[in-house]
Amino acid sequence: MGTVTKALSLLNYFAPDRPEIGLSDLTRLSNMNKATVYRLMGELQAAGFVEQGEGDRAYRLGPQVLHLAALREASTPILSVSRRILRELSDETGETTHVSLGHGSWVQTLSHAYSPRHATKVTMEDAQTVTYHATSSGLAILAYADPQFVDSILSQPLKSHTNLTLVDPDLIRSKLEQIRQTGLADTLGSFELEVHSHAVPIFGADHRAIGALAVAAPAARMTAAQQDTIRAALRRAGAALTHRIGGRAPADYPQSAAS
Amino acid sequence: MGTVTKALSLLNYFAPDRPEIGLSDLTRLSNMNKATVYRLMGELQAAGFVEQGEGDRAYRLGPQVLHLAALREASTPILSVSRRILRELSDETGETTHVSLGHGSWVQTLSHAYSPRHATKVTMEDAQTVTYHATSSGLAILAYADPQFVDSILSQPLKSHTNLTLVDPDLIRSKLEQIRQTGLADTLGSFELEVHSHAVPIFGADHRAIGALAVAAPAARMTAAQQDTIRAALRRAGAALTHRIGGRAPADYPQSAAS
DNA sequence: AACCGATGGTTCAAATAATGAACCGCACCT
DNA sequence: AGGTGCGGTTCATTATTTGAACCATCGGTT
Repeated sequence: MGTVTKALSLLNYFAPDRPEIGLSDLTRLSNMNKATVYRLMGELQAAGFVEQGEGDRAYRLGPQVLHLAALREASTPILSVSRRILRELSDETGETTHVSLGHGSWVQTLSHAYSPRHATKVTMEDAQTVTYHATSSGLAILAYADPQFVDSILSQPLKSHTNLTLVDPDLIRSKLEQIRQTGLADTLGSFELEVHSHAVPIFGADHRAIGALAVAAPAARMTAAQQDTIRAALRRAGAALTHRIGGRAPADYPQSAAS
Repeated sequence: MGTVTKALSLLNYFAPDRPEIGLSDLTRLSNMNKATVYRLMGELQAAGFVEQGEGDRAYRLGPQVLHLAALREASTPILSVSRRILRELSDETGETTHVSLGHGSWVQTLSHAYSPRHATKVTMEDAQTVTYHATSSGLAILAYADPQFVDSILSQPLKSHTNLTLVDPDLIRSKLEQIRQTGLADTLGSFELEVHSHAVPIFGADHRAIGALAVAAPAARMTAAQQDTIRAALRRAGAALTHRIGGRAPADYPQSAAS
């Protein structure tokens, strides 16, 4: 493990529920030597990736990450494009929507939108890190990922988030096959109970799935008619997002519902 | 210079007009050994900070920067808050507006908004890296920065972007003093000719200026009345932004126009 | 006021990782 | 065919990273 990788891995301990981390905490979390963490964080700080609070000297993510994100958005806009698409999709379906990107062995949610239509809704936080196997977004990505990548994900221990989570690799593989039939993934309560989630993959310029667009609704509201609405809207929105970011679906991707 | 710093410095060669860089180009730009660049970029790629294009294998910024930005936004929202404020400020003034953050010896623009009111307007790109001494945003930040930081900026060679750019440190220091009188900076043609730019500093929780909010207008349109409008709107918007991000202006910051 | 257990920060010999000149195969030009 | 530039690789040399132990300081407890 190179020094750079080690330093950058420290950034992964930041999370929505842990936005600030002190030196000692970070040392424990990372199982590194305190002096090492101190020096690495010093370098990350000098580069603007983290900054230190005045009072407790805890580290938090720095302004450089905003700059780099703005820079990436300037050449390959995903966030700005998806914001509008999420908004429309939420309005159309009346439910909570979100986009995620696959990154290593995790799926990271980037942005979300709510609908004001219903008082009860699925609530979300941006920048959540979730699993592939338990989420509709993750499964949608896996269904169109390299077989060897799927192998690497499914060969790790799979966490059972709820008692409905699929954790048997064979069952998951057959689920992926089903998803490829329709081009659309859905999970019922496999990440959070009472949540019925639908997702379509988002493709990059190289025809590979880079992320997913999803609609999450309370299971109680999910009638057959509502599912049809969501599926149709999601297909359209997914195609639009893939297109707007300069991506292209693979040739075998179903254009509409498989019969 | 540590290995981590070296690796992270490679990211600084990405710019709006250079979103993709090949290995050889990056080697030349950075004056490092090709093998070193190759290995460092490999580590950055494994961490998701950069990704490689399929065809020419050129590097571009990766999805991890979006994740980290979303993460920072979740705890300290600046982008999302400033977007609304920029929108309103553009509508109110009829001109182009933008926010920037000071970072090291440079000022980086994060986001901007246009007004549809006039056919001619100042155009901008996000994620531009500009100088402190030639921009109203940079001067607004400097006016409320640590004296020793000001020294470090003004002791470097100062580029003359136009023949109106202030490059004499003493002149700049007296300009900073003027800015502190009113709490508002303005430059006329010092970064780009024919552009009249106004800016107010944005403060963090520690009372230090972390960035600036600015209005840029064609000089031809800048009447005294229009300046009054802009100054008043900018003051209000700056105070709102500082407040919304949990920041606080220093005690001596002028609340309204100095008499 | 002495103690305790934290915290952030520092040291320096030993261990390890980074470095760079040269090289390879390849594609695209003349 | 020969030249040029590209991404990628090798390996002995070199310089950096590492980590156990240490220090100063803070806040709570006895």
